[in-house]
Formats: sequence, C-alpha cells, structure tokens
Amino acid sequence: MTATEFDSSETQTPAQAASSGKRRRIAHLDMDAFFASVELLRYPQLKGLPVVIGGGRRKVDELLLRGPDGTAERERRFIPVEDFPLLKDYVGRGVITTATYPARQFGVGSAMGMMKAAKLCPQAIVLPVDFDEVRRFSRLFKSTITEIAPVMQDRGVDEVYIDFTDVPGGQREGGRVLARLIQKSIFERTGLTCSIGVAPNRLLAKMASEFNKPNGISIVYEEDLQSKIWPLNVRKINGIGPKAGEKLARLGIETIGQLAAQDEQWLMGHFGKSTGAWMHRVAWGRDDSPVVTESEPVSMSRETTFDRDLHAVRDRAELGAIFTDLCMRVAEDLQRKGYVARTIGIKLRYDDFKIATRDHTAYSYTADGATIRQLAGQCLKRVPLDKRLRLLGVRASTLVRRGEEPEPDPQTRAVAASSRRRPQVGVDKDTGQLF
DNA sequence: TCTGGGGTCCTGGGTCGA
DNA sequence: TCTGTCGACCCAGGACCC
Repeated sequence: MTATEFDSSETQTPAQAASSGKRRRIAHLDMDAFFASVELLRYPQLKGLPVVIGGGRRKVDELLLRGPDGTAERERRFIPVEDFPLLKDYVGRGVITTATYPARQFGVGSAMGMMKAAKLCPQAIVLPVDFDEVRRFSRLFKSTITEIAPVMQDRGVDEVYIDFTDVPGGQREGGRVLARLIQKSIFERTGLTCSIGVAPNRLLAKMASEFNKPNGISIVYEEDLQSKIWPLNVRKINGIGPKAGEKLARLGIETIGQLAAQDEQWLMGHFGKSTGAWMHRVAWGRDDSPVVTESEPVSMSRETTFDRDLHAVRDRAELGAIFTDLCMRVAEDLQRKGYVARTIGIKLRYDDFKIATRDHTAYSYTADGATIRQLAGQCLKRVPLDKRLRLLGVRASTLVRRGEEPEPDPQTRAVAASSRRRPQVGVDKDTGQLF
C-alpha cells in the first residue's frame, strides 16, 4: 500500500496494527519556536537578538513599514534594528506569546506579563503576533506533511499527530526514516525546523517529541516505558496541569513512575473515578485514541480584554458597543465557516479576575448577528454587574452545519422551556444591584 | 504593574418526563 | 396518588491546551 492509496479517516487500533503484522507507529510533530521563527524569516536582521512576540496592541508593522520619511513602504529585511520598538517602551496590557532564545536567557518566557518581562529584559525588541502570517505557514507545513503521510490530526497551529503505521517508510528504524523525510521536506518548503517524536501511541509520541529539541527526532518503543518515561515529572503528561500536578506533589508523587506505582483505586479515591483511572492508564503508557483527521468545531467565541477596566453603568455606551461588536464577529465567524448555533453564551472577567459565564439555549439555530446580540443580552441580565469588568466574551455552541439543522423534538422543547422557567438572578441596570 | 485569546473536555448540580 | 430512579439535557465553573 502506498501513501496515496491509503485512505482512511482514522488510524488502526493497536489490535488491527498487530494483526497486520505492523507495529503501530504514531508521530507527534512540534514546530520549533513557531511564532518567533515565522517573524525572524521576515526580519532576519533580528537573528541572535532578544525578541519577544506578543501584546499585539501596538501596530508595530504600521510604524515600521512607514519609514522615517513618512509614507514609504519599507522592505522588512532592510529596516534598521534601531527602528524596532523596545519592550521598555511597551504600553498596555498583554502577555508574551513566545520569546527567542536570547530573550529567554533573561528569564523571559511564554505567558509572562509584558510589564514583568520589561523589567527582566527592557532592551528586548517587541513584535506583535501576525496571525495571518502564522496561519499561512501553518497551512504550508501541514500540507507538506499530508502529501507524504495523509493521516494527520491537527493539534493547533504549530503541532500535529501523524499515523506512520501504514505509510511507506513508517516502520523503518521505528519511524525515524519517515520522520527525517518530513523534517527535510518542511524545511525545504518553509525554512522552518521541527521536532518529531515517534511512539506506539499519541500519548508517548507527544512526550517523545520534547526529548530532542530543536530540530530533533526521538523514537520510543513500548519497552522504553520504564527507562525513558517513568523518570519524567508527571507534569510532562498531556492533561496534567498546574492543579493536578500540585495535588500529586502534595501526595508525594513527582514522577510518572511514582504515579504508575499507585493503586488505581487509590488514585480514583483522590481524583475521582474517571480522572483516577485515566491517570493510572497514562502512567503505564496506555493510549488507544486514534489519529482523527476530521473533527467538527464544538464552539466559536470572541473575547476581548479592555485597555482599562470598565463599569457596567458608567461605561455603558462603550461596553455596549464592544458587546455588539463581539456578537457580530461571532456571527461572521459562523457564517464564514458555514455553521449555525443554538446556544449563545457570555463570559465576563471582573477586575478581581473572577470569571462568570452564562448560557442560553434557544429553540432554533442562528448565525445572525442581531439574534446573537439579543440572546447574549439576555445572558447579560443574569450576571452581577456591580464590579468593574476587564474582559467580555461571546460564545456560540451547539453547532451544526448550516442547512443541517435538526427539527427540535418535543423533549428538547420541554427541557428548553423548563430551563427558562428557572429563577434567574438579574441586575438593576442603573444601580448594578442584584435582584 | 502580574495574568491574552481561542478552544476542548470534564464535573457536578439541577430539572423534566418516562 | 405518591415516591424513587434513570436518562437526557441544560447550565456554571474549572482545568487544561496551544
């Protein structure tokens, strides 16, 4: 079977792979410092300098391309380094999306506030995220992959899973030969490097891709579990974040090996039936999940953090305009992608960083901006508005493709009606008081 | 002067009809 | 008629990911 003949929307299960006499080989590919690398392709003069990407509130491009004499469009690669904005001059809210290695040496890293980063490395050059350019490169490297290995699952803008099992060369050297070919093809097409891990399943492949960064390849087999996986910290497991990691540490569990040594029932007792069983499974390197090539979106949302905290009453006009704009943008997203939604929700972040969300499920589906605005407005009446707001978001969920809306059945109508009958908390528009 | 934006998934509480 | 159970669905919040 050749790569082009292979046409399946899902990967083989481990059992199928075994019966075909092949070892299941799944790759995880992660682009190296993707956002920063894309920018450095456009501004090669910044190579080797501390650069942070993020913020995005300043129109850096506009400033840079205008040129010192006024309106002339400048070629990016010839813009002098001293013309770039510095982190110390950055004004406004925002976090760092990524930083180049020279910037990381100062302790600057992803998800760090711009203000804190400015203290650590004021001389760093700051560039905004150019999502259009990032998406362009994302499409480019993904199409390069699917030309070689068609069973690929999107995992965000800069990473994918690939099923190597039935691809020519996918079994050679445990997948190393195919991984090398993909790395080379991506570099030739984009000028960017990536790191690849190949393992028996997605879980281990994801961990493996971090072993040898940047521009590396790591091969992991079932029998490597104890030597290569168990010494790692539990936080290396995709799905164990800060909270679960902290709780495990409190229970004296730091490594994946220590997690694997725990009794499943004991883990279920501490983390609940589902999570406990899952933790036990992943600690033993078990993961049957297929590489899924197609998936439908579950929700679409738009949100924005304000330059300054806004008050529901005193900044009513400004908030109203932002709210309407968010609804219209959600509607545009739905229309552009060909979906309609039945559930409309809002998200608020108060000045104390507490979050409130409200949803409303309607009888019928919509992608109309005015309807979304009206439904979201109903949600807004059910949240306390006595504190200042720093973020507002609008979300559409329960999505179906336009033209494929199911008829609401009597049961659904009854439940929708019952949910509306619930007592609702509201706020007096003028005083901000709950009622 | 901390802490973006766009997502997915899970949990637990609640209601309703069967 | 009353009560308990169960599945489906809704909703809010939290954790996690890139």
